[in-house]
Amino acid sequence: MSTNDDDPSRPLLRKLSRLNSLGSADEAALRALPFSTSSVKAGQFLVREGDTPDTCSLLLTGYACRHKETSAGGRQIVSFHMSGDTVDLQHLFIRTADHNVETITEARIATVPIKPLRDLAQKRPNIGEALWRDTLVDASIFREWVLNVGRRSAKSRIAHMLCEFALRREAAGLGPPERFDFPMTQSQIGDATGLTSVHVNRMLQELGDEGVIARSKREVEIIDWRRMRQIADFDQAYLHAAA
Amino acid sequence: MSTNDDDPSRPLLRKLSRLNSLGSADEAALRALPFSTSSVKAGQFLVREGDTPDTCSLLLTGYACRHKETSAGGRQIVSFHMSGDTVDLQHLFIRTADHNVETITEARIATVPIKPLRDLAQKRPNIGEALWRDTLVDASIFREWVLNVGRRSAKSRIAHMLCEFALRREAAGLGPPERFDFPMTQSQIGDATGLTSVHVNRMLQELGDEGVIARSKREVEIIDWRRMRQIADFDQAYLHAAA
DNA sequence: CGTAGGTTTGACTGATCTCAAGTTTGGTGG
DNA sequence: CCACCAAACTTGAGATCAGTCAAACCTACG
Repeated sequence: MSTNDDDPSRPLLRKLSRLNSLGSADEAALRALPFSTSSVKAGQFLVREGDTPDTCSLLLTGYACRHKETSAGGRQIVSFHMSGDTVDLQHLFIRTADHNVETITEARIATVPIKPLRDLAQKRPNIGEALWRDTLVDASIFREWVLNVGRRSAKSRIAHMLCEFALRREAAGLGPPERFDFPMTQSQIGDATGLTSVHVNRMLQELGDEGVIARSKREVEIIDWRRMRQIADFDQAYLHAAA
Repeated sequence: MSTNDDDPSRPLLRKLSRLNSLGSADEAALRALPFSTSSVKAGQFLVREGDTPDTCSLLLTGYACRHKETSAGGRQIVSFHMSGDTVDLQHLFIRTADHNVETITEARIATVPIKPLRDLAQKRPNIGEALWRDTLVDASIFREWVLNVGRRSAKSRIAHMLCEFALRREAAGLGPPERFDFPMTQSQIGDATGLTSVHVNRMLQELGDEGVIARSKREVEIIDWRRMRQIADFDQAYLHAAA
């Protein structure tokens, strides 16, 4: 299935190497995992709440998010994902999905059955540690999001989200943080920040009017990083150098 | 240090057994960990943001919370903890603390150096799996909190928090969920739900007026679980039977 | 070109915050 | 046992940030 230029192990190695130092035997073992790659369109669910997946997915290209809903239909995005991210690693040890995973853009993903991945994590402690640490960094990001949504103003929340996205993109090797393609709709930004799309629109305009960012179509430029960080109340420590 | 009736391994075994099935060798290994127990007053910090702890703490009795702050001083509690909870297990693999851990009541805690705990997690896969799963359930709770704070009404948020607290208390063996000692101040409830203490007060009164809960001093009774769940939009699936 | 999804704008509403003043509670020392 | 104090809780009035509803405008794409 996998062609040369979409070797699933490349982005995975890139990511895990940032989380723990791996030996060449570790790398070989990762490359030997039985990945199968596939393309998915934007808006496809990779996992649905209540599923009991027996594979884990790795995002090769494109963007995805995880989200859950209130019974009243309120939708909350709890994280964004990009190249190299293991989008549902928790299913290694948790049977039932407690949230959805959905692509935001079209994407290529690699899936691995849980069993060999689990075995690998056990047999090769360096890999196990990297994977565990990956889930811990995830958790740290969730904590920051609780703070973001709970205690920051609308403008600050949106700015914070943009800062995180920019830095994680850079760390994933997708380009500089000053200017980038921004795949989300304003309604998705709202779902991530606990706001309505209408208010997101107004806040983005204010950030533009203040000369902090510039937008064109689906592109964002961060013009003034200093003020951006300040408005966002952004301190990247919570990313634990995973970005 | 440890006397018989505050053997640190008891609540830990209780907790980990719910997360994975452990053999007697696993249990023995856990009991052999070099715990040291101590008492701490209410309001003490066990970990501060920026610390690089070399021990992990286990809560034996009492209550604690984890919280972080915006630079404007807004405080957000990101989780509550009780007997049996490993309050900072992420430091097994993450060097720098990204949030504070603080006692809410006086408490007894057991601490273990990271090194032997890490070794144990590796040498005894059942234990490693239980610990990893513990951090994954933590992460699931954070996700639910993002949803709670991001998309539910004030009353619903508070009700949700009470439901979670009641069930986790029960699972920890601290008594029935219908009526319990509630250790938090209204200001702490506000910090956990992203509200002000004034508004928390008004919402608690409404819940009381509607006959859903009753309060006396530091005690809460949940009179009508059905309506409570409904108001809270509460579905315990996200606790993954760890409660 | 027609259509659907996304963005923008305006007018109005309302949930929650702010500020400020009481009141109650629980603990402490005399 | 009482007097006092600080912390927690309660109440009210007014302000505000963000939501709602509704319409118009863009833009990508079949």
